[in-house]
Amino acid sequence: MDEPLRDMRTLVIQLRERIADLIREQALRPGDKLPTEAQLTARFKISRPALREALKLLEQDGLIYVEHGRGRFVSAISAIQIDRPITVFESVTEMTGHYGYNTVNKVLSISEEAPDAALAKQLHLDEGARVIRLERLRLEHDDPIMYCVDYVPRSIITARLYDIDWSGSLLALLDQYKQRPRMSAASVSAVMLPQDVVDRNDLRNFGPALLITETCFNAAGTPVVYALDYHKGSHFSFSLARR
Amino acid sequence: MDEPLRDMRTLVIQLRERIADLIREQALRPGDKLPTEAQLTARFKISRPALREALKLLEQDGLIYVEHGRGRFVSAISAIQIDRPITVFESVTEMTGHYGYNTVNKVLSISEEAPDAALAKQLHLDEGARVIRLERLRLEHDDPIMYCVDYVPRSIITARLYDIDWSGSLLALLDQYKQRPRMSAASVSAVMLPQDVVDRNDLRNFGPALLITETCFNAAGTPVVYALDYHKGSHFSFSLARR
DNA sequence: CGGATCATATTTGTCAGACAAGGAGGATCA
DNA sequence: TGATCCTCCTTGTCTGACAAATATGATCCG
Repeated sequence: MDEPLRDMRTLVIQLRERIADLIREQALRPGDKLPTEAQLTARFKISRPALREALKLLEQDGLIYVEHGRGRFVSAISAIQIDRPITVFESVTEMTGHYGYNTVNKVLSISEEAPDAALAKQLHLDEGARVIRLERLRLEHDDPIMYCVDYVPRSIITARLYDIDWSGSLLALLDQYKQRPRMSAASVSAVMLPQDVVDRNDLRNFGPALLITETCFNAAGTPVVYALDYHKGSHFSFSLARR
Repeated sequence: MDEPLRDMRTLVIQLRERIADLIREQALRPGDKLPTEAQLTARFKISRPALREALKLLEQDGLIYVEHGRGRFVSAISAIQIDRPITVFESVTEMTGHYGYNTVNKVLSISEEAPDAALAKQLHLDEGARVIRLERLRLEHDDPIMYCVDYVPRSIITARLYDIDWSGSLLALLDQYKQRPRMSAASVSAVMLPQDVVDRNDLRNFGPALLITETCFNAAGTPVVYALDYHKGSHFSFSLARR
């Protein structure tokens, strides 16, 4: 029924995909039993070790679970697919766009300064290194829905500060310098906006904010941005799967 | 140097942990080479298939990557390992304990009621099904740091409401009925406590709250709890990796 | 006939050994 | 000196086997 699979990716990766497809196609529901290892090896014409590696991956994904001596079963998480979880790294611009917002960036301030100790540690900066501090407001129909502060090591940006349009995507800018962030370590909390920010920008009605503090890393694992993003509580909620 | 590993969990799961430990202990940095499969099988006294399954898991985690013919290497993400990410499902009791809090539960109300349409949908309830509504406050040294509302399908709990000590762990209770939650679909936002809750419980100084709304599922994929957890903003912040 | 017990089959967990395929580095040869 | 080839190392895949947990049905006994 199914031809054996052969292309350039490793067998195991192909297998994982094929088995996930199988679950979808056959509309297997949580609790349903998967074919046994023997049946799957016969079906895909592959060896048991390769199959087991693929199944382990699906198990780690939470798509299936296993009971020794009984078999493998479709697990619950297959039913709770989150459309755009917060755990997927994306730029703020992409994120707001996904929420249906079409925001305009307003640069509040741009400056070069010496990092404090905590920041220098986050960005792995040497003694005497400097950072660019970018403070922005994101407006939806002139209504502020995000307040953002970004810190970028000065050494990354070779251009002069005032030759750059800072109202665009920071990710796109870093991409030009081959420093596109790929992943981040983030922490989430609920706060009120700092009082001075409220005063300076007339944000008395901003209300509670979801603060995401994250250190972003490029593909090589070097930190390239430290960001504080205050999301207006009434406008944002992030989804994720826990298991 | 290392004794072989034996306990009740499957070998592969133990192995994954041991190898992750190895990376930490030896302070391997992104790009560093891992021991070869041959060295690891010798070290841990396990077979190659078992080892490979474990390595595949770490690869999927993004902790390591592999190059055919060259070896396995530590990847960038290993640098941003989050100790206890929010994406790991655990009970509120476990979570607060991890934060160093030793909270006392105070039951505000317990009742049986008819779910509204949204709730019935979240819990996959049939027409006419009823739910238990549990409203609690978590106190740290008499200071409220969480306000929680849980909804559980009435059909799960066979005992009479007032025969149960609701101040304990809800997870432990559900476990007794073989309905232990294993995973959840959650959403995170920043809010103020509802006004009536503030008034009734004297919570004027609670400040902004991190609200986690989640539907919890048992191993079979059936929803068993719908929970609203308001975390006092000044006391909680959750970490996660994004990639 | 009913229920408990036991033997057997099924299914996953683990192991051993082998060969294929890709990559790296040194030896060889022009 | 430089290019080529060979060999070794490492990961990818396969085969076959046995152990351990579970399910099933037969058997035995009251």
